[in-house]
Amino acid sequence: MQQLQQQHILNLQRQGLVPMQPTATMQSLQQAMCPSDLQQLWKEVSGIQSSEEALKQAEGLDLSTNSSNSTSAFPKAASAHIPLHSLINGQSHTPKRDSHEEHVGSHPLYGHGECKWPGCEALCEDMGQFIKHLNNEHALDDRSTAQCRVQMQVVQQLEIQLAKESERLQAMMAHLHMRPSEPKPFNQPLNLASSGSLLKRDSDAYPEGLPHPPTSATAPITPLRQGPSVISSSSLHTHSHSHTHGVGPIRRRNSDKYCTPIASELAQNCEFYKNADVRPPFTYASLIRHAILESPDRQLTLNEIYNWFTRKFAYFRRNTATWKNAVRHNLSLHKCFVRVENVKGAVWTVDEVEYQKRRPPKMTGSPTLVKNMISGLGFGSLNASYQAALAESSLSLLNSPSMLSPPSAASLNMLHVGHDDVSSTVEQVNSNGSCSPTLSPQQYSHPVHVKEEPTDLEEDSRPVSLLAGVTHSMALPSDERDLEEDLPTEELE
DNA sequence: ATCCTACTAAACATAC
DNA sequence: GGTATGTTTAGTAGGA
Repeated sequence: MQQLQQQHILNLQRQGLVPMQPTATMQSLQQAMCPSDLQQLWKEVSGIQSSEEALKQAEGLDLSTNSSNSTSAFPKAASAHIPLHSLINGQSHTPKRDSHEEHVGSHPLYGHGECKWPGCEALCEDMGQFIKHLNNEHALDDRSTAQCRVQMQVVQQLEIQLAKESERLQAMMAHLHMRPSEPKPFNQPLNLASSGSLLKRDSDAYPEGLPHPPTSATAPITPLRQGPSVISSSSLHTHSHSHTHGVGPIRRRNSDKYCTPIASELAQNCEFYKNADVRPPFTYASLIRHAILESPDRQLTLNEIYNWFTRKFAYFRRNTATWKNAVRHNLSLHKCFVRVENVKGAVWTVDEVEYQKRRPPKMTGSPTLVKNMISGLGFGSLNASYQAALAESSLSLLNSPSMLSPPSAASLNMLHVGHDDVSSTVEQVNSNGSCSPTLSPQQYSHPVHVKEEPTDLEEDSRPVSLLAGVTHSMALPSDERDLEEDLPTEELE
């Protein structure tokens, strides 16, 4: 009996289906199951369970072999090409299709005149004989239970593998600038639906800082991001900035006004930026702000900002002199960055109001532009940045709990264009990345808690706005009324 | 053509 | 003096 089980496991291992951890596997084999467990087990193994459920289960399962890593426990190249029918128990399992067909009026464990119980292959002339065989040979006992467990593991591994292969496929498509459903021009920003982060947003089609592909201005955009790219397409448009790709200076063509929702972008692609020597498509100011807001106290020393840059972006591990100087320059230059004296030294904080103020005039007041947007999928005529902003706005609204149903929200969101800082709005909503701490809207607009009382408050409004200005519900000065007017809710209804 | 923004580079000041 | 930090200016480039 044990031999049979081991043989089965060995078969799986040979094909890379079960991690080469015989100890763990055998533990599970020897682990007895109660009959109630078996019922569930049968359901799962026999395919009654939906794929989603199986996936969920697989995700929730503590698979010791590949618990946290992003790489498969299997040899990828091999596992990707294993025919399904050969995956299960080596040779005895027929393709899923057959199983499904036979399920109707027959038995999933019976097909082609033989028992499909793993490792059995007993020939049965008809269903009656098979049932008899099933009851005799595969009754509820330790062996069957153990085999069931093994089979369950196989299924789970396959589910995991499927998810990973799907993810890989998405990444490949992203790299090749493809769209899942419809082929688009090479330059088209992609909105891939991926299994992992499906409904999170893709950031900008063309994040700031990276030159837009020639066709971007007329490229249609999906008002509602269908799904994220594993890696933002912008990062992959190397052809458009080849001379600066990854190294050297780069002129940011997109101003920060239409800035990418950096939080979501980083959340989506943090691993990418962490490892790839690709310049992040954000302005220094955006990055600095994000770094500061991401910190627990909403304040960072210069050195901590440096560390954040190097920690988050492989690109900034090089060219130290350049970007550090730029960081310092930005900190000093922009009013939105407030230096606060501390006991231990100086920390930098973000004045959200100033950050908003420095944004250029919005499109809100431009009837023509608004008209274009309303006039229907006039997205094509919009600047890509605006398109991206559009999409971001839509997404931010959709993410809002009080939002409308997607279609109406989508159409209404068209009005919400030109928010001078789409990023700020969206960032607050979408900053739920896995790599960086989640920043809720409240968190983003959370007042800065200075560790020590500032000793030298600036003469201007900075200190005041530092505390009061970071809350969106605050009373704004008259000259900032337009910011308030851009609140989605007001434009929606 | 002009203005604005972002980026880079550099000089300079200050504190440790 | 060296380094880190902070400020300011100048020049460049692209978009509006």
